[in-house]
Amino acid sequence: MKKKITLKQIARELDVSISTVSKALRDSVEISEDTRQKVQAFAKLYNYRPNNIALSLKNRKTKTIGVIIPEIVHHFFSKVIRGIELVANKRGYNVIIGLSNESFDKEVINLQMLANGSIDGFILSIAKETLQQQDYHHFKETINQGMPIVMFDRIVNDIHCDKVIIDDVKGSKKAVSKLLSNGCKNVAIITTKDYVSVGKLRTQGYLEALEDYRITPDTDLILKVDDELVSEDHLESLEKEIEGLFHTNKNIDGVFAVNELYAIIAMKVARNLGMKIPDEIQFIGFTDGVLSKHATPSLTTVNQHGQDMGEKAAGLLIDNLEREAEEEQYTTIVIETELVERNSTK
Amino acid sequence: MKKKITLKQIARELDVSISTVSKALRDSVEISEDTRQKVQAFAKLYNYRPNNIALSLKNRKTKTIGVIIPEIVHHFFSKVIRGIELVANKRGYNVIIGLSNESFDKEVINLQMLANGSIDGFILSIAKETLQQQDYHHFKETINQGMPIVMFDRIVNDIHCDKVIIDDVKGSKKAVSKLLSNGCKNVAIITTKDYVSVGKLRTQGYLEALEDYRITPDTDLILKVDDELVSEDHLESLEKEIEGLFHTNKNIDGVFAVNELYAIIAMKVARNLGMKIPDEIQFIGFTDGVLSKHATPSLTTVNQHGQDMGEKAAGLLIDNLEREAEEEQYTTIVIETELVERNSTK
DNA sequence: TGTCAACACGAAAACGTTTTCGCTAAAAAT
DNA sequence: ATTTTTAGCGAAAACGTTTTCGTGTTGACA
Repeated sequence: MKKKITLKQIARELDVSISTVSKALRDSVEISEDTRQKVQAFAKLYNYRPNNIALSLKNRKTKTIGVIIPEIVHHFFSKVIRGIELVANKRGYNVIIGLSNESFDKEVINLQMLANGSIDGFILSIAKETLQQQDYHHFKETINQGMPIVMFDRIVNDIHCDKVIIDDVKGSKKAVSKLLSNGCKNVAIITTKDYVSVGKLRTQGYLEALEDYRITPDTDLILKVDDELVSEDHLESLEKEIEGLFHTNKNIDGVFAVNELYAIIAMKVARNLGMKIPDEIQFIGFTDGVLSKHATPSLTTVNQHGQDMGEKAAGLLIDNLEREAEEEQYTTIVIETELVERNSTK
Repeated sequence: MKKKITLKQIARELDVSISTVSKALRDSVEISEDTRQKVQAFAKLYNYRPNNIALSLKNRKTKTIGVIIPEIVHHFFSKVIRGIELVANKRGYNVIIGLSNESFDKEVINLQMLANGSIDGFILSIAKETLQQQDYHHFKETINQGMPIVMFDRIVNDIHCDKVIIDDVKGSKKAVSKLLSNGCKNVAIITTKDYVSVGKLRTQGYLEALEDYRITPDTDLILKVDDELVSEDHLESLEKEIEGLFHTNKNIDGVFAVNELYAIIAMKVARNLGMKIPDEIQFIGFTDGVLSKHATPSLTTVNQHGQDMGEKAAGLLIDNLEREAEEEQYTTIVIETELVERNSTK
């Protein structure tokens, strides 16, 4: 086992100084053709590679970006990561990930662990618990220390940083309008409690679409699911809730759900109740994932372009990192959503 | 914007030496109660945190583990990552990820990028292209340089390192036996080309199960799918192939697929052909993911316990990193698979 | 008064780089 | 023959830590 070789060792071996070795390897004109070749040959032989940590320390940048997401076993988030990784690597950066597991504490810890020099900047999406507690001091502090942050998807407005979001209102409006223009008269929405920013916005889009069609919203048709229900195996209670929705509102002929899973489960409940999809009832879900594509019937969805979001976020961050001037000009990129029509709608 | 503060700055500000500050912060007995309090108060005020990079350089370890996986938008791999992240964080390590995208070159590049001091050890699953080319010199070199590697799932036997695998043969044998004991007489398998190690092993398990039941394997019932087919939207041709399988073998009453997607698609084709699941034909897929759980009918699967694999892998690696002695004793952990029975089998 | 611990602190090395500056010797210019 | 230039190389600082090894000052004790 030959340990990694260092400049010092090469220098000693070749009986020159460390500086000479360093310069020779970087093809400096200061070094004679002779020694340059000698050093380079030796370095290649021993497979020399400069130590990244030493470089990071010297240059005071790590060429690494930290990503903190609430959950990784999740189609959307893993797509975002893929996007981030893609452009990060292309531009010579590594990606280090932290999972908050939707917990405030873990988010704070992750932020602190990485902010101590390990990375050059953050890309993150806020944990639910954090959104609920509305405590954002850790983000502010991090930014204050000169560490740039790019937020995506789950953001909060009063934090000053770059952001990549989709137009949730517009996206869900598009979806609900589709249902309405397809002839649905009684469209229900399955959404989350309001503290989840995207849930709230998507509910708003639902309401706006109804307004466009001059339909008075019926609160009975708005099902706000408590998120605890979805954690692991409480899915049955979610089913029960949706069943209740269908029972008390026999006339529902369209359902818009703020995520894929809610939509799939709703479809399942409807099917079990003997409703024909899409003839008697139509479904659209937010977020396009594997489930939608391979469900039966396949689910019409609002595609968030997760990978694109990741790419854009990484682009913003790296641009910021490599910008000379210190203009504190923050951008918010809005990614267009796209309605992916499948067989759950007419 | 107050930049991160260093020991040197604290020292200058308090008019003591750097060493004093360092010791004071670490509660050294060398330092008087007075100065200790003074320094600690100042440090807290300015929110001092030791620079990780400097520590890494000094200690010659980064407390970071590198993970290289072929793909992240993938239920199994993201579960593994979650497991890795879980125990890594618990034991004070960070996780940095690289995606090979199933490409040999990207795998090599990732390995090299991270091996230069950025991390203390690797956890990885081999890219398909690498398996195909059977070129493993980059792994060997990395290990040779003293960088430990733990391989999981897609491994190769003649590399000397820790491994975490499942017993693919046993797992698929279990699945196929289930089909046979459920009364299936003609069980088909949908598998991959042989260079994918797990595909090969799962095929072997299939054959062994048949043998146990004294059934002569029928090559017509073995469909080896070329992986190119599955990349993105070539799914239709996969459907066609499966359709062909059913057409030329009208008597198929059981299907075992080496992954979730193949199984789901096969079910879809069968349903379109008017077969009743599970009455006329039963299905089992390898790898338990979201699709299986929420498909209709829900799919019986062989659960690989991805998160568990990740946890075990991280445990192995960190144990190795923190072990004093240099005993080159490599372990292979075999994770038990579990048959998750759902509605696609009787 | 002189010796010795105990106490409190600082200097410096080390981790592995890159880079600035200086130095020496030879070559060129005067 | 003397000065200037230039080529080729090395010393040292810097990045931010931790830690070992001094070193000076005190107080106690003989």
